[in-house]
Amino acid sequence: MPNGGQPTIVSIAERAGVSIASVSRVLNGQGARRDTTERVRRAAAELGYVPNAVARSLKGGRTRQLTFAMPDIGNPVYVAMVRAIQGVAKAAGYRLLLHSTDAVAEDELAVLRSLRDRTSDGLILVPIRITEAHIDALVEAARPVVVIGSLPPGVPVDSVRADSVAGAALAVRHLHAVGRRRIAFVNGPSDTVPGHNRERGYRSALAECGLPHDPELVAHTDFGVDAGARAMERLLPARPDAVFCANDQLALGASHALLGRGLRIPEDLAVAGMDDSELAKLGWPPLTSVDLGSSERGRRAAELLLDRLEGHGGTPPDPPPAPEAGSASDAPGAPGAPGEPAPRATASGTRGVPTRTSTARPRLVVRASTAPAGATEAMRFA
Amino acid sequence: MPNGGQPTIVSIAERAGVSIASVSRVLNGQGARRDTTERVRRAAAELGYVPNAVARSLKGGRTRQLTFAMPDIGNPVYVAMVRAIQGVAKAAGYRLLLHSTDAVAEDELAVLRSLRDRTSDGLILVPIRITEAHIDALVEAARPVVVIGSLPPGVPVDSVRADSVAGAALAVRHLHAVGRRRIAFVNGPSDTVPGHNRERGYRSALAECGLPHDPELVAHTDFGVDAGARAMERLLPARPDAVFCANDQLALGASHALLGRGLRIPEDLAVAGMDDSELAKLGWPPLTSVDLGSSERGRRAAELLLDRLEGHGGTPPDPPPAPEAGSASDAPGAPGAPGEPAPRATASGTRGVPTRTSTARPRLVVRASTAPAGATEAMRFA
DNA sequence: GGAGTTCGGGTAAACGTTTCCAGGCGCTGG
DNA sequence: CCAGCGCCTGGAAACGTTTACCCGAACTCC
Repeated sequence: MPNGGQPTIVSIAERAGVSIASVSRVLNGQGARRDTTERVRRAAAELGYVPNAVARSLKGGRTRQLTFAMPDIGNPVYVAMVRAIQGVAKAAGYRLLLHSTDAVAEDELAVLRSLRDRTSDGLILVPIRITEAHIDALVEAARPVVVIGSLPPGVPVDSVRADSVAGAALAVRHLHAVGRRRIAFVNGPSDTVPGHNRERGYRSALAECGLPHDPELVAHTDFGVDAGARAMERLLPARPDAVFCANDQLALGASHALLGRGLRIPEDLAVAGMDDSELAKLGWPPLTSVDLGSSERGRRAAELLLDRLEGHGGTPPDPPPAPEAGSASDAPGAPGAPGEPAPRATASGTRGVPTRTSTARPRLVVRASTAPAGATEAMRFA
Repeated sequence: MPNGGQPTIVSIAERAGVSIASVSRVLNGQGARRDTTERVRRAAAELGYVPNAVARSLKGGRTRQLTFAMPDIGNPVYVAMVRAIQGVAKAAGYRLLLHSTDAVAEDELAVLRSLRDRTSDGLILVPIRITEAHIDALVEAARPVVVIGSLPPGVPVDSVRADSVAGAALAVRHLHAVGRRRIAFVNGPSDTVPGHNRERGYRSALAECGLPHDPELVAHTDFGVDAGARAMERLLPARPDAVFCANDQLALGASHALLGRGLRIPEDLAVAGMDDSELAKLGWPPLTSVDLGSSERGRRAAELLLDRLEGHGGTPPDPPPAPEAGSASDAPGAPGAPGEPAPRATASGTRGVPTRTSTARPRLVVRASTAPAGATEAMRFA
């Protein structure tokens, strides 16, 4: 025991009277004679042997660790992803390394570069924004990377994205369907891909419903509860009868602002959020929200990554159901011709396997905050 | 480049025309002649060299990784801890490995055992319950461990705990102070240490305020929003005028149940929660809650652990302010004689440094859900 | 000018595994 | 009975570092 007293393969070999090669073979389940196997097993058990994962990694070149890097662990959306990723990783025998980038682009690049230090076998990255530097770093990445978010076309990196254009449209159409006509929109920063796309979805759904686009009904702000409340205050003079918020935190902030002024939800204003995080259920009244599939995206990203790592990466992802016509993809580039289905896997790829892109389909979850006007009228006077 | 094409210390040595020892020395900032230093630096830069962390760990016996294991990443309390721990770890140059035990005791023991695989340098563990097996595993742990939670006295393991007895009492006294007399209590499982202690705090504060203890006003349930709602429903027939819940999720569930029945908060019933998680601010009305210092406990735990790891573990923790008289410690054992201050550091310890125990002091955060009866009456008829 | 000192750098061992290779032994088939 | 073939097994190399040790050269001091 020259080291910290922990038994090594050598201690076992000595105790069992065999060579270290035999110990390794037995412990890894390779063939050996009956009594050899038994002696090694017993010695290992008696000494309480546990293989040194570091040495194993050095030899094998794999650490069985994955890294998940996202902007902010405080956001329930990322918590949902962490949970999903951890589930997949654990089942596959991988550990999960967590990295919070605090939404700093430089930190994201550092994570990408640090893949060279061999600490983890692969990375799931949620970038806040994609710059040229990001693309370069992604292409140069020393290990497989899966991006959660939208990538410009042609970047040879697997990705999983949400169709937030369609998601936003879903919410707006729902508000229209329950009788709202002046639908306000509290968006996050418009210079991010999601911000841009949610606005696109909002406007296209307005048009589709035959509603005019009134700039007075739109506010841009940061993400965050207080930001949502302030934005709502600013929008009130424009007399909206509904508000759609780009995420649940904004929506809760907006709700607080409304309730604080004595307004009723949904009677006076309907409120809808986005992400369908834990918060949506917990708000009062419970929030209608668009589920962009955070868990599913996390799970899918982990699966894609593991697939690359395990090498049998040939199996193409089960193609998600084709999006309904008119719902554009989340990519910044122009979608293909309307009639033609969006390509689900591009040609170029790493290690021979084509790059895969998976899109989670948005789903509307209706709760009390957008109960139909008719129904609430009835309730109110019941 | 016999490996994955990544440069090693050998590639650099060849390119710079020096030995690998010199490369290592230069790169680790040890003395070398001017031109040697320069040649090595340049070669390393040109090749884009990044040291192999695994090899380094094998040699050095340290991975610069910490593990944080908690029951459920979905709980905002643990999210707060993750964030705090990640902050401390990152600043000290450590990576964070996340492990969700799903509140399975066997999984906790597995984590403890897996410390032998040398994957991480230390562990911060939030056990759901402490069994004999836990104590054995803790004592045998191959690496330093810090427990967040209450440990029986005498276990030579650093720990950080919340004074939930005092915290619960704080909430109950507050409800009494704002004029409530029939204070219900929705507790979590009573066979956990926190459940036990919160109940103790509740009862002692009732006694202190001269209120009778009515078993009809107490419900035990699981943690979770729905559980809180159901428990509240069950308690309503006992006609409480306030309810104190053992965490914010339960409190939100209770709020939902009340609001759903058309009751007003705080006019009809005041609601108070515990943990002061994100949820408290986000509820409607915003919840009064007792901050048990989740972030602080996380931070403190990380600091204690790093202190053990970095070896200069001599510095005793700044002794927390003595708890006010009457507030018992969180340990399951009987507290010392009332007059005598609880011991803040026990004698036995690992590696010569005495075991340290740090207790976070609870803090009441008052919000609208418990506005004083008088004030709300005034408001209501204003 | 020689001995002692200092400094810099090279060689090699070590961390704990896995795995390639070759040798030994027993068995089978001719 | 011998050749040949497998199966086991042990020795040794390799993964990429850090570091103990040693050697040579330059310098200092008497």
